[in-house]
Amino acid sequence: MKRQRREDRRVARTKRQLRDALMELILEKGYDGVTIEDVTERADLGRTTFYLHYKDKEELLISSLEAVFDELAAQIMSMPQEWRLGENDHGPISVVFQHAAENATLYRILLRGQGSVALADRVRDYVTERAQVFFSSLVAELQTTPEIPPSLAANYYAGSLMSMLIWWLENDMPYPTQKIVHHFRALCIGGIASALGLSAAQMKF
Amino acid sequence: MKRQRREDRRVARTKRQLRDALMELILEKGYDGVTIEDVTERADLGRTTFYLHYKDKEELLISSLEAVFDELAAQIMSMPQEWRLGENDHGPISVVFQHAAENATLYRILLRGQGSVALADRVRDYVTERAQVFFSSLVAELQTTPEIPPSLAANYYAGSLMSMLIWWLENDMPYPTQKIVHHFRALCIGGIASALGLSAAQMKF
Amino acid sequence: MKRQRREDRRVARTKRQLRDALMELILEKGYDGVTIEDVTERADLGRTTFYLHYKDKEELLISSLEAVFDELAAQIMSMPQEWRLGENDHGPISVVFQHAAENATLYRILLRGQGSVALADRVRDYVTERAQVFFSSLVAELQTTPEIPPSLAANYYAGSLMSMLIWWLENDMPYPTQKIVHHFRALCIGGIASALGLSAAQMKF
Amino acid sequence: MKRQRREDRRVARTKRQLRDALMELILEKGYDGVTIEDVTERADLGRTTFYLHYKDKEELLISSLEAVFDELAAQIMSMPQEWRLGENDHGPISVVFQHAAENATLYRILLRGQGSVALADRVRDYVTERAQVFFSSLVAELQTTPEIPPSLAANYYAGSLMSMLIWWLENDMPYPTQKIVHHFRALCIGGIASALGLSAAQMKF
DNA sequence: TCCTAAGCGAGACGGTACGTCTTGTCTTCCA
DNA sequence: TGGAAGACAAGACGTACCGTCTCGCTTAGGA
Repeated sequence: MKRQRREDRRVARTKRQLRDALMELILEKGYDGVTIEDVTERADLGRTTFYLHYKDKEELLISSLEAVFDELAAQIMSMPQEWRLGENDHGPISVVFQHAAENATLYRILLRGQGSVALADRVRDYVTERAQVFFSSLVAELQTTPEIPPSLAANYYAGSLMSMLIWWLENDMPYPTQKIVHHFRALCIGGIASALGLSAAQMKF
Repeated sequence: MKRQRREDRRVARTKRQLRDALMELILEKGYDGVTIEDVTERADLGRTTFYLHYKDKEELLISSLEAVFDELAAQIMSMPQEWRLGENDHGPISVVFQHAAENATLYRILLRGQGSVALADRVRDYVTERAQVFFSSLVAELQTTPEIPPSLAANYYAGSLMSMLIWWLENDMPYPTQKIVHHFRALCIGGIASALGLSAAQMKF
Repeated sequence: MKRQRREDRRVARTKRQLRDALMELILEKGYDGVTIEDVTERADLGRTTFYLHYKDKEELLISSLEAVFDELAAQIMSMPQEWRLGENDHGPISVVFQHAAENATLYRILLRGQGSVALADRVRDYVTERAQVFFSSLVAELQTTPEIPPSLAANYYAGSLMSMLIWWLENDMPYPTQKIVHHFRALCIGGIASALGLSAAQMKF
Repeated sequence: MKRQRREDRRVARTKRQLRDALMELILEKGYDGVTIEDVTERADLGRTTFYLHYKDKEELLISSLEAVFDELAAQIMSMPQEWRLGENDHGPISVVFQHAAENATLYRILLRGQGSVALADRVRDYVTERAQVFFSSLVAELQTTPEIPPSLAANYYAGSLMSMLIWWLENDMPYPTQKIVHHFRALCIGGIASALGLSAAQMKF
């Protein structure tokens, strides 16, 4: 049993090496330019070993990103409830922009198509889904009559957020986090709120 | 000179065959799954001939898309000036959604990452640029004091437009063109106008 | 180490398959007409595998011939010292003609230019070198004063031997081995011996 | 008719350009390394033009060599009858060695396999044939009883001559023409004469 | 002087082989 | 059992020649 645990630890180490190598290499030459052999070589592992743990370069990428974003998700999940609504310096959006600023190169690659065939899409879908849950519950709770389905609003929201991030990162973050978050909210929240049938006072997000 | 023309025609025909074949095949198996040999075989040409005209699959793709979008650009360019401002059934945005509806499968591929490494980005950049020119001239003409640079507004606009298109197409166009255009404007125009310092009456776009 | 041995065996088998396939195919369509894919297909191997072991068709050819001629060299090397001098039924020349008769088709290809760019030359050079060593030691041992350098005599000897072989093979071996060897010696040995300054009694080769 | 002649002249000029270009290029990179496009480019002609006159690189080569060797043949044919027998400074063999010395680079390529697949063989066959006619007539005239067929003697003679030429050229002609011719005769004539049943006094060749 | 046929250039095209690269599978061994 | 090493098949890639073809220009002769 102990041995089992040791082996697990060893496997975990190998996987981490692979993930780290992939990340480094993506930053250096873009996802498509990275070869599986590149990865294993950088990770000081045999090429066969890769196939022992992952089916694809894609699969490794997913698993690698989960590692990065689990951190972000944990931050957001663990913050006090009252920070999560309205505009403030600790809200989820601020955290996201902050996280993006800290991992600028990675985000630049992910949000542009460089990541992988459908990586940016995957991120978009994830954000959309979270926003949709939020919007739906908001509508349900306040019993408004939205002009557009929450799924559309959520999709719009996700698209807006991502273009904003792209612009900010590709122009080398010309505003501080708080400022760009403020602009983002100014640009999209009014439209979304009124489309969802919310009054000005109810735009608490 | 005559000969030049004949050769041109022959080459043009060959290129068209290649472009058509590529498009068909992308729709069938997605860009990455298409082989150069697939293309030439479908086009009834020798594989070598491909390299006579294009360096890459990428290069052929670009050239193919130019053909498709030249048509769209021509439509927009040739429409009466008064249609280009304000909300109406013939405005540029309507034309774009209309064009997307007519080429739904193609757009789905382009806007998602399926197209190619950075194809959606290319489209985004183009739309952004056009919007930026428009916003800049608007600001200059009306002498407003925008809170955000036109480049940011343009980027936001392009991102919004594209997410809207994606949602519409991926949900099988649940609204008629006019309706979705109306929603799009409702969602984003207010925010952009106020960020650019325009009054409600000046939101003629 | 054991593993080394096993892998070696596998590789050796693959190489042998390739060599055999090449030989068969050369006999069928001549060296230049044989494609690498022909070889690998005949050998039931993937084309890539070829390049794992050989750089060229040329390189495979060389390696193949070494296999064939190592056998011949072994025969000559292992024969009793007294057979190696003078005219007799077991001498080196007899062995060579015998070997040629047994591998007639192969020799026909090698000695004519069909083999490869400079294959016959390679054989010639080898024979020349061996002869030169022999002639030089003969001259040194007997302290004769040759009229021509041993290198010339050796070259002449090699050329004579090879034309004799060609004639014999291309005329479908009209004489038995002993007879043609006798003729060969009759034609060239007198001239060489006197050119090297040897007396009739010293012509022991 | 006159026109015919002019066109012929033009064609002849084109052919000569092609032949010259081929020769130059063979000397530079060896026959196999020369491309048809190389030839036509060097000759300042279009690639198509090549195929107007020759089927192959091979065909052009043959035609080119005929041009070179026609000169040699003419020299030998036009010399006085008495020079053609016995050892003297003007005999056919001397002329051959002389010609080889004057075209050393070319000969080196031809005699080694560099020329083309079977070029050296072609030369050998030609020499063999000439020698065989000569030997046969000698035997008939003198009514000797040869131990070996004239065809074998001729083959042997041709092979000897060619190896001698190769050695001489590849060692940068260490002897003057007369000397090497003398050595050549010393090496092979005795053997041949006795094999053909000629007495010492009859060895007039 | 025109005109006309041949020589020729340009270059598109199909086809075949090449050598390289990457992927994924498999087998054998070692720690 | 995890991992290293590496042979192998499969298949796409981009390149290099080849030989064929079509088209149009040029030019020198004969009308």
